[in-house]
Parts: sequence; structure tokens; C-alpha cells
Amino acid sequence: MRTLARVTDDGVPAARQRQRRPRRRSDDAVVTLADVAARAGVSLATASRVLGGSTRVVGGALRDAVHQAATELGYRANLQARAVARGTSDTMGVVVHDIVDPYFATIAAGVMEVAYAGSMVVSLTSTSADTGRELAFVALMRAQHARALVLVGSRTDDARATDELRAELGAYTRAGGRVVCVGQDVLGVDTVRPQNVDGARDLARALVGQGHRDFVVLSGPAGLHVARDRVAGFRAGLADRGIELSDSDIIPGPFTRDGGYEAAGLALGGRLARRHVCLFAVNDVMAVGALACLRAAGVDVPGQIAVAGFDDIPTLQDITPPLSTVALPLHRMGEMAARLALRDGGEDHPRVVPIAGQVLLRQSTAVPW
Amino acid sequence: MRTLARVTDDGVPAARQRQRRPRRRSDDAVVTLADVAARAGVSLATASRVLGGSTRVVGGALRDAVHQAATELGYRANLQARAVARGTSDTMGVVVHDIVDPYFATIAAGVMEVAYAGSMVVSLTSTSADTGRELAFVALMRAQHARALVLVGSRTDDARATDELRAELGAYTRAGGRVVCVGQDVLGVDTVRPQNVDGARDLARALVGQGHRDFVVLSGPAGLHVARDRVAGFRAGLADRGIELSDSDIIPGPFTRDGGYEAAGLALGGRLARRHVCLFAVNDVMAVGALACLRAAGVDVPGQIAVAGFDDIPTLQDITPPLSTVALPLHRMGEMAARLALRDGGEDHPRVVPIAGQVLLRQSTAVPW
DNA sequence: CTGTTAGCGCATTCAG
DNA sequence: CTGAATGCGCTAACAG
Repeated sequence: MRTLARVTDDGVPAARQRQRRPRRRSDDAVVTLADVAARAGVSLATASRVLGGSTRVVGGALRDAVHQAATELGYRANLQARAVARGTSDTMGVVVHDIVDPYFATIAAGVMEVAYAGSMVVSLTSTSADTGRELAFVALMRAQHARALVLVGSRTDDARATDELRAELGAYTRAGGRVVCVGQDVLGVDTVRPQNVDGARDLARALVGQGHRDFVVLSGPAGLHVARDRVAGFRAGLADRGIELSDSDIIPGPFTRDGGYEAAGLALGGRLARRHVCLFAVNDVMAVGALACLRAAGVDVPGQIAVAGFDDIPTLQDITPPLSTVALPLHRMGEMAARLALRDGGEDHPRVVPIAGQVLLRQSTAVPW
Repeated sequence: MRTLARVTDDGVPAARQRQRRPRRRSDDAVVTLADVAARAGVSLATASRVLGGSTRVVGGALRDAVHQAATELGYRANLQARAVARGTSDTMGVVVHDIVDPYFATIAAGVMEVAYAGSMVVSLTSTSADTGRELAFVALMRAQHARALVLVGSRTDDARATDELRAELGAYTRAGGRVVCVGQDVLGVDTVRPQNVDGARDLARALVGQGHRDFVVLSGPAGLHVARDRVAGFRAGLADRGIELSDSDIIPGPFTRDGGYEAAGLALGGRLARRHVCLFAVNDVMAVGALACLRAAGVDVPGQIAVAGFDDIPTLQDITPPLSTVALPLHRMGEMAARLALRDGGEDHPRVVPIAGQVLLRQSTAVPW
């Protein structure tokens, strides 16, 4: 029972010790181009030209023969081999923090849609917001010679991680890969950037316009740029209306539904206890958690406490009360990112596509007090 | 302007006409094994042995030299080339109907978790339940020489599509690939099979036990096996208690949130109009849509109409009223499927892992009438 | 242990 | 337009 776990030091992803995995594809039930060529009575080259989608220089008759042989044999090109020979593959990598989170799922769906339309294969990874896994996946995509890479999710304050990522991305782009980020413009790559500051500021003003005066903010994780930007924007918006947000009214926590639940619980023990306060969770997922907490605590929303979020995730349409939020075109953002990633880019410098958020005032912040 | 669209007949995915895409990786900023070997002053073979994770036959000193050279050069193995040489890749394909649907997202997350743990790359596709796209993706995975494939989602009644899929899967497994399905056992491959009939039957009995006597079923799409199984089970469960479910009380519709919304709307115009009826939507996503519809119509749940679903998707914890359902261990199902896919399988025939559902009675079916 | 030499399956020059 | 030959980057026998 010794040497239970054997770890390689080969960096990421750790090259696993090959065990009884068959070295070679079991039997040769795999049809190869040569087989097709033989059956069609043509040379390997012509078969390749016909089946490889080469700029047509095909010969009418032979062309058909090859096609027929291919279908008869159930031939399917070995994409790996093709990629090696061609030097490029049709893979697009996608990184999200959490695929179960509707925010990321929706953006990912948008990315995939245009990827498929461009007949690309999508490799997806869900990193749990772990910068190490993100880095590892980028390295993996470089190794896979993926043609493009879309990084979805907020950047962090971790300077070291960011530097490492930047370096890895550099190597990747230098090798010909295209990178697009959905989030903040700090990686030196094309970016689809939600206007978090402006959106939060608009929201704050709108809430004040509704009659709110007291606020508590569930700010998410300290190191996340989105979180910081939205808090800053919100604070600025309040300041515009002469309201000051004190640090003690900002409650950090994980960027998840449960994080929102817990943070709301903490808030209930403090400022929120006196009711008639508006709670702003910096993303909808947390806001939904907060709503659940308030419901469990028997607090009426918006009767006693108002709640607002950010993102307008699809889930919101089934939450009660309807949540006020700042809507982001998530699916479209994904599409745009993918399109950017597929477009050649050329020599023009990193483009930033700003995405404006739209304030949506719904029942959760209707002020009855 | 002629030949606007040129379609290849090469089967799926259509080999796209290469246009101005650079034939070869732009410059040679890509470090190759040969470069590393050269810099380390060793042969290609040794470099490969060190970096390729070969069964250690390395030489102490050279080993370090190679590692150093690799890191200095920022070397990253070309996985495509490796796959070609090895005859096997570390890719795992995953097919889901809709990645935004929490049911699929949760299962996919489970699959990915064990895939990553096994340091595999995951290629994901969201097919919108289109059998054609599913087939295309399987073909693609065969072309990619993916090592394993996980098909998540109900099978359909479309015999032709099923046959084609079976054929393609046959070619894939014959080439050495492993396939696992999460759904029904009709493909002749290993299957993680939720006990849909039993679960629905248990639910029906439980609901009758709660005092319900009148039922309407939102049955989803006609051709989907899950839908049919759950309806059948539900009907059987009612029959066990001497209650008959007439066909006119079964309302079909899309397997989505909006589908549930609309179907519920139809039901409201019919049987449901007289209230005091229990509505069973064959999956939670539809049930959530139905709840929204009832809410919009001013119907109290469960005060006037009761609602039950199936799956216990995570979203449910934030829905009001809490929805009665049949819980399936979605994440774990994904993990199991992936593990099955990675395990060698050997010669033993397709295994079926039955997954029992657990009835969860919550507020949405509490009978106050 | 280490280096030499063949391939892997395909694309693509270069002749014919 | 077609075929023969070379190479892509790497692994895996095979010899030293």
C-alpha cells in the first residue's frame, strides 16, 4: 500500500502515469485516409484533397469515387493528425468560474452558439474561480493548439496569478492563438467589458429616486474586480445624491447563492435589524440567496427590506418578489466574445467592447414604507 | 456573386472551406521538443521520455537538464502530435441538451469534476435536444479520437435518429472509444439510468396520500422517453390508489420553463379552472414555469392548485412556494457517468446503474382544501 | 540508461 | 489535374 499517490512535477496538467492503458488503439477498426485512397483507387494526395476540403482542384470522376469509398468505409478524418499537419486546430477553449451559475451558463451558451456556427469544437472548463486552474487550462489550450480562447469571469487582485496568466497568455498568443476576455480589461487582450461602475451608479441613483435612503451592500469577495467596481459605482451613485455609504455597511462574502444567504444573515444582525433599508447584492446570485435568507427570517420584501441585484440572470423571472437589478445582455456578450475570438484581429491593438447595463426597477425595491 | 454558399457533402461537421486562415502557425514562436532536446544537449528520445511522463527510465542529471531547458523555453507539448503518435487522446466529450438548464448544468458539472481529476480535457456541446447535432458531435468526437463520451439526456422515439446514433456510436466504440449514457438504456452502452417510472409512481402515491384526488399532468414532448416514463409511472401510481388519469388531463409541451408556463396556461382554461387540482409537471423546469403562470393568473399555490415536479434541481431552493418533487442526485449521476466512461469496461456487457429518486413533499402540494 | 530510427495520419510541396 | 515524396511534433520500438 505504499506510494499511494504519485505526483509528477511536470507542471500542469500533470502528465499522468500511463498504466495499463493500451498504447495503441486496440485493433485497427479505424479507417484511415490510406484505406479510402486504396479503395477508391487513387493516391493519398487526391483523397486528401477531396476529403480535406482543399481548395477545389479535384477531378470530377475521382472525386465521386473518393466520396463513395469514404462513406462506404465510414471514414472520419483524424482531426489530431490533421491539426498536426496543418498546424492549426478548430478548437475553442472556454473558461468559466462555475458552469452551474446561470450567469456563466448563459454567457457560455452564447459563446458556444457562434463557435458551433463556425464549426469549432468547444473545450470548456469550470474553474471554481480558482486562478490556478484557470492558468492550467490556458496552458492546456496552448498544448492543444486551440485556435481561440475565451476567458469568462472577473479578474482578481492577485497580482502574481495575474502575471502568470498574462505570461501564459502571451506564450499562447505568440503561438498564434487568439484570446478574448469577458470581464475587466487587465490582461492586455480583447475584452468584452460590462460597465459595472456605471451600471451600479445608475442603479444607486434610481433607488434613491425610488425613495430609498439607507443602504447595505453585500459586496462579494474582496479581491474580485467586478465586486469592487460595482461597490464603487454604487457608492458614487449614492454620493451623487448626497448619501454616504459607510464601510461598516459593506458586507463581503462569497460570490454565490449561499454566500448571499449568509451575508444577508450577518446583515440582519446589524444594520438591517432596524428594517426599512435597501440591500444591494453585487450580483443576482447573491441577491437570490439574500432573498431566501430574509424569507426564512420572516422578513417581508419589499415591505420591510428592499433588495436589488445585478446581472439579470434568467432565473430571476421565477423569483418572488421580482428582483430589481441591472440587466446585462449575457447571451449576447458570449456571442460577441466568441466572434471577437474568431475574427483575425490582425495587428490592431486589443479592442474593448463596453457593455452597458440597464437598470430594471421591479417589485423587490418598491418602497411601501 | 455566384456560388454564394458552398456546401460540402463530407458529412458532419462540414469541412469548412479554409479561406485566408494562415496555413501554418504564423511564426515559429512555438517551442518544439527538438528545441528542448537541443538546448539540453540530449536526444529527442530522452527529452520525450522525461517530458512525456514515460515510465521512468530517466537519467538523474539529464532529467534535470531537460526539465530546465523546458521551463526556460516555456515548452508545452503539442497534444495533437502526442495523440497521433500515441493513438489516444485525453479528451472526453460531453453532450447535453441545454447547458443553461440547471438539470444538465449540474450533471455536466459532475462529469467535469471527475474528468478534471483524471486530467482529461472536456469537450462539451449543447444540442438543444436536436438529434442531428448530437449525432454530429459524436462523429466529431470520433474524429477527435476522444477517449470517452458521455451522452446526457433522454432518448427519443425517433427510430431513425436512434439507429443512426447507434451506428455512429458503434463505429466510435469499435475504434476504442468508451460511451456512457445518462438516461435510458436503449443505445447498447453503459447507462446511468434514473428510475423515472418508479419515482413518478412513488410521487403519485405520496400525493394521493396527502389527500389529492384530481390530477393534471404536464407531460412534456411526446417523443421523449423520460417524459413518457414519468407519465406512465405517475399514472400507475394513481391506479394503485384507484384513481384513473384520463388522457384529456395530460397536456404535452416543450421540456422547458416556457413550455411549462404555456402548458399550465392551457390547463387553466380546462380542467384546472375548477381548482383544487394537483398539477404534476414531469420535470422541475416545467413546474417552475407552471408556477410562474399560476402566479401571473393570480392562482394561489397550493391554496387553490397544487404543483409537483421531478428532478430537484438546485434552483428549487429559491422558488416559492417550495416545490414538491422527486429528488435525483444530479451531480453524483454526472460523476458516476464519467467514472464509468473512464473505467476500462473490458469485455463485460453494458452496465446499467439504476438511480432511485426520492419523493420530497414540500409546501407546493400541502393540501389546504 | 541513452541515442537512432521508424512510424502515427494527414496535408502539401514538387514533379509529371 | 494527379501522384510521389517530404514533413508536422511526438512516441516507441530497436539497438548501443
